[in-house]
Amino acid sequence: MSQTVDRALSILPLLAEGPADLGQVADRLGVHKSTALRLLRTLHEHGLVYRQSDQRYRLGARLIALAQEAMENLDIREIAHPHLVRLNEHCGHTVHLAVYEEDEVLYIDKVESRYPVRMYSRIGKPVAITVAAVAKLLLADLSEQERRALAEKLDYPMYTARSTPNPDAFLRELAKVREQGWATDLGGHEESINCVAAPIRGADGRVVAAMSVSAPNVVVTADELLTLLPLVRRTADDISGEYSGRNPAKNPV
Amino acid sequence: MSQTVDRALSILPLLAEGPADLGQVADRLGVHKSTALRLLRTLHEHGLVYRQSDQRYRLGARLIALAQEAMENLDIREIAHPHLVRLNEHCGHTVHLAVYEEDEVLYIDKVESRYPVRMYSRIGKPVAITVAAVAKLLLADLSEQERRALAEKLDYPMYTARSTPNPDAFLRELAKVREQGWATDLGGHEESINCVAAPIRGADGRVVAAMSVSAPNVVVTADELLTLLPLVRRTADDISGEYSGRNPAKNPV
DNA sequence: TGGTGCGTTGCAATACCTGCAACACTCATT
DNA sequence: AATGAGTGTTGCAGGTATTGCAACGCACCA
Repeated sequence: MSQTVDRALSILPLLAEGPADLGQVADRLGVHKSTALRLLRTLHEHGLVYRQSDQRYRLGARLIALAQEAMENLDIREIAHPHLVRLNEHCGHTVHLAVYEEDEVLYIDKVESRYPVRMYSRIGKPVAITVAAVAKLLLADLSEQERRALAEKLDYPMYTARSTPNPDAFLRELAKVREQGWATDLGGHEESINCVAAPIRGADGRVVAAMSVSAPNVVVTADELLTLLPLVRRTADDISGEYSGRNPAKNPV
Repeated sequence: MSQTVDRALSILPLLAEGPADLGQVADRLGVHKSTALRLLRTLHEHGLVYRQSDQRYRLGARLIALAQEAMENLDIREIAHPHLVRLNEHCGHTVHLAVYEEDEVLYIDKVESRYPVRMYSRIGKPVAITVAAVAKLLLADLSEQERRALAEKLDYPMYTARSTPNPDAFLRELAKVREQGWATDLGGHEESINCVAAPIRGADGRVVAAMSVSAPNVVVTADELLTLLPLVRRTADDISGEYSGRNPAKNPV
């Protein structure tokens, strides 16, 4: 691990919180201003940070472009997208696609609800890993050691009274999800929002992604949402089949 | 500029082209394998690169999350979004929002067309800077020296017969756009797609962003699209007003 | 069994990074 | 107008952190 690079990269999450000037960056890195300046200059040359008119630094445009390319390289996304759209056209609710990577679960695709009430979420945003239905599916597929290790490491914020409270409860939930092959989040993240989710598997049976349908109570009750479960699972299986090369696409574009 | 950081950051665009193994990265950087390994490890620790199961490296999830936060910090996007949605609801076509930064113009928001025929574009993707209507508006606002310098620096790919062919033509087009306060792209990027665009200005009158409406010939002719110009300009002006704090939001969420 | 192609590790040499101190500049304040 | 505080910036000497090498471990294949 390279100290210089390590410091430089530490600047990025720092700037993600908002613009900062040279002094602030230097302080938070714990280095001299001149050192911070040179690191920032290097980041600037690569377009990862931008210097706005008030001289402060913020994250740059190339970072966004890079992330864009990163997502285009995720072929699961390309394959799944039309299926997600079709599911949304059928049920009208918000549809998400998520993957697991290095202790994080994040949304990589989303089709917005066609109801006026929408839920907040953004592609690229890490999800609430201890409560989200897609997170449960992705983590349930890890080995038991990995699950235990991760469960201990996590925080368990009580978003609502029904949030997963601690590692034990989380591990039990993962075991259940692993068993049944699907997952729900019934008001564990936001009081009035429910989700049902199903796993997408690669050729070797490992879970490579998970998809979910989310809707607020004011639109459908949890019970009504659960009636969609068979459809969600079928859609996930279709994507699995196409991803692992078993089935060709039904509606090639 | 720090050599170590410079090398490390050079890995990112390289991996954006697709996954690569250690040897490939070392070769393209022109350094020893062990050096490349240590740089990759540092990038890995920060989540910017991910090591997939076949040991090859690709861009990591945190990069996507960072870019997400970068976009959320762009307040022009937050302000403009509801206006873009409303414009889309009215006319049904694809609506884009773009900004200029360091010789690049890129889309930072998009509302999809409600017609079945959609155009390809992605948030975060740099736009075809010599032909896109939004690019013309953003560049037209630069000082004359900046415009000349940039015009010389650019490439002028002939996407179609109507693409801007050279610096002189581009500078003339920018002068015209600067004069009239709006811009078009009539088949300059893709033969059958037309756009009309209008500038969004900050309190000091400088152009901070540009928005456009795009539609393929098969849906509306160029002339029909131009009838939307007043509406597009009005929307852009509304956003300008709100951004510069002159008008409060009309429909606060 | 031996060979090839990977990724990985310890080490010595030195290139590169660091922090310092002085400078340039803007902006308030007097 | 002059002073001062707060920025960001530059050159430099010292020494740390980075580099490339060479050797090793390992998987795969012949």
